[in-house]
Amino acid sequence: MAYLGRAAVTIDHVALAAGVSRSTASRVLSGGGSASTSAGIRVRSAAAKLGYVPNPLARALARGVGTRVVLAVSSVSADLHDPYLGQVMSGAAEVCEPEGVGVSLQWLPLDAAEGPLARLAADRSVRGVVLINTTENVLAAVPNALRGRVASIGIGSPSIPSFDVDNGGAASALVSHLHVTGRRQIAMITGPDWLPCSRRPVEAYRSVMRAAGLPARIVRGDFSAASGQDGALEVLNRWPDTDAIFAICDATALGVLSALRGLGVTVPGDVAVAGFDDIPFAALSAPALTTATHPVRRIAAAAAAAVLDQMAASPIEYPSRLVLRESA
Amino acid sequence: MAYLGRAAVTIDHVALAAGVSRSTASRVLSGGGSASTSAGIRVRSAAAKLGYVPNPLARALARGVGTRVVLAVSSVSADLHDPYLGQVMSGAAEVCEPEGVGVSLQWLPLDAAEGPLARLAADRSVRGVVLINTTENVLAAVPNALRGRVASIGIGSPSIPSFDVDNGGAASALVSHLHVTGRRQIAMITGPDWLPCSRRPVEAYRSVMRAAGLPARIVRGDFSAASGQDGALEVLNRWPDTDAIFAICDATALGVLSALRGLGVTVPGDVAVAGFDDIPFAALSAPALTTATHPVRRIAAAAAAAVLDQMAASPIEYPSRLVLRESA
DNA sequence: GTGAAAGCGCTAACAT
DNA sequence: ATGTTAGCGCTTTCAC
Repeated sequence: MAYLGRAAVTIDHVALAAGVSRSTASRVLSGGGSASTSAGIRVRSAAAKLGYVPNPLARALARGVGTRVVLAVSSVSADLHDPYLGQVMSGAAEVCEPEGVGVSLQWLPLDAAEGPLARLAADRSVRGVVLINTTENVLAAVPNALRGRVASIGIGSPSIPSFDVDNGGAASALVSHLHVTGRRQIAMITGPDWLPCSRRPVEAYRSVMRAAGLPARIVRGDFSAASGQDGALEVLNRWPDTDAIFAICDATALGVLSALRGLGVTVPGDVAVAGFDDIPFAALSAPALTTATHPVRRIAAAAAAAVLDQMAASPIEYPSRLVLRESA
Repeated sequence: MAYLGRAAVTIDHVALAAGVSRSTASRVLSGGGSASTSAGIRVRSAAAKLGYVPNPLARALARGVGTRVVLAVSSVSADLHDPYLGQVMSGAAEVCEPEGVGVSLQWLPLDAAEGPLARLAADRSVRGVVLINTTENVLAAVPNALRGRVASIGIGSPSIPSFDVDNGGAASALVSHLHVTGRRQIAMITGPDWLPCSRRPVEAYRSVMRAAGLPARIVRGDFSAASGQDGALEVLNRWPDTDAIFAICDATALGVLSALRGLGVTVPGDVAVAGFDDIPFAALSAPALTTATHPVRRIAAAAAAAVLDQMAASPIEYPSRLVLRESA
């Protein structure tokens, strides 16, 4: 059942060739304990000559750690959202690769996350968990057995480090831009209200509008393009004088663009539109979408690294940059 | 160093509780060997009562197999192409999850794939490899040690099972559609010519054109939207009477749309445009893009399953379906 | 600093 | 059908 090919060279072969015991070879090769310089050299060169590749499985089993990082996704409108997920996965995979750690995907029902989380905690092949766009409830449901090896993309907690873009700042900048360029009746299409990460942009929008003495006009969406299409219709229906729409993400904004086009509303002439994320297609829409960057890959990589390194909890926010194009 | 929480329940605990030997418990729990019905029942109920979760690491180490499936990507224009990669990753991850197997990403330099492939073969944590959009060279460079646990998305070989969409058929259908709807000067923007998976659509295009007695007009691209923009310009420059452009993928087609818009060329009035993949944003462009489906997730899932199950080599093609929208 | 020995949790001959 | 015995390849006390 074992793989074909020449028998794998194990640490014992290296130890033998270097004329030391297996323990010493292990100490040298796995970083840790004390070893004399000469032993170090002999072991390392023997390893190199033999082409020794440590077996991450054996190592993990001996150390009592897992070999995969699980990305736990709270169920959201998957379709358009999964370009995002792809970024997250590849960012995490990149960081895990050098350690021989793989990445897995796990859906978490928001109402009943305990079960799946408990199962992950019990699964000894799980090195750690990255929570993606999660909720306070889910955060609270994280079992103790997972402590120290959980990170969150989005909101965090005193014991769970969080990694997120500064989406409050980004939203402020975007809405301010709309205001500064003369827009006054600015509506926003948000995400689902149970999703914490969609709350901060809303607060930012509200606060900018309040400061400007303007009314807030909010329509609920779900990050999908479809919700952008529906949302745009609803906005124009409820507030016909709207002259700008700020969407929670680019996918939604592209939906808005599409709906406005269908209505014969010109952008940015009649209505300005702004999104958030700067996805590749934002540059290709007609008109090209004004938005703000969202370094998803970097964020995911950091979160995965935190899990691998058992990082202590301290929230990290990544800056977002305005990208001015044609739509606003 | 081991994880916190109540000590893991191992197969020994189950065996003890069931009053059988560890081997019998193993036989029952891991599917294989013969066991009496009564023993089976006792073991299973003991396992259930104790909440036994097998440790995939220990299992893999004992069986001599790995715990992660590596997705080996030949370097391509990553940017726009990685929505595709995301689909592949999540499709593969889904299939691997139940076995406690993770997914990893690995870039393969096309000219020197031997090194990375050899390293993967030597890494005992690697369960198998899925080659993504690979070349004959890379296929030939697959080490024997990987035989039986490699699958390919794209071209295959007598010993490597392949999984792909019927992109020849899809291209035929698309080009035929253009022809049937009255287009005569049909150009195509292709992928890089070293990429086998971009060759079959080109052949299909050529053959339809030949059958119709029309000239082939081909411009090289690279799957990116940028190459669609450049390509459209080049096409119109070289053959001003072009009345249709078929792009190798939707990203490129969206680039074409964007360039034509800049030129003031109407779509589909002056020029019809068709893509391939049916990505989510294809429905949102102006005009909405005519294209054909590409079941990337299903293909990836099948390829990953083939690796897990050590499937024999036999090429599988997935059907594509025409999606008629506004652009053609 | 180094070696001997005991596992990590499981599977797989090999007997019985 | 079941138990016994070895490992899989590595880390890690524990003595020396």
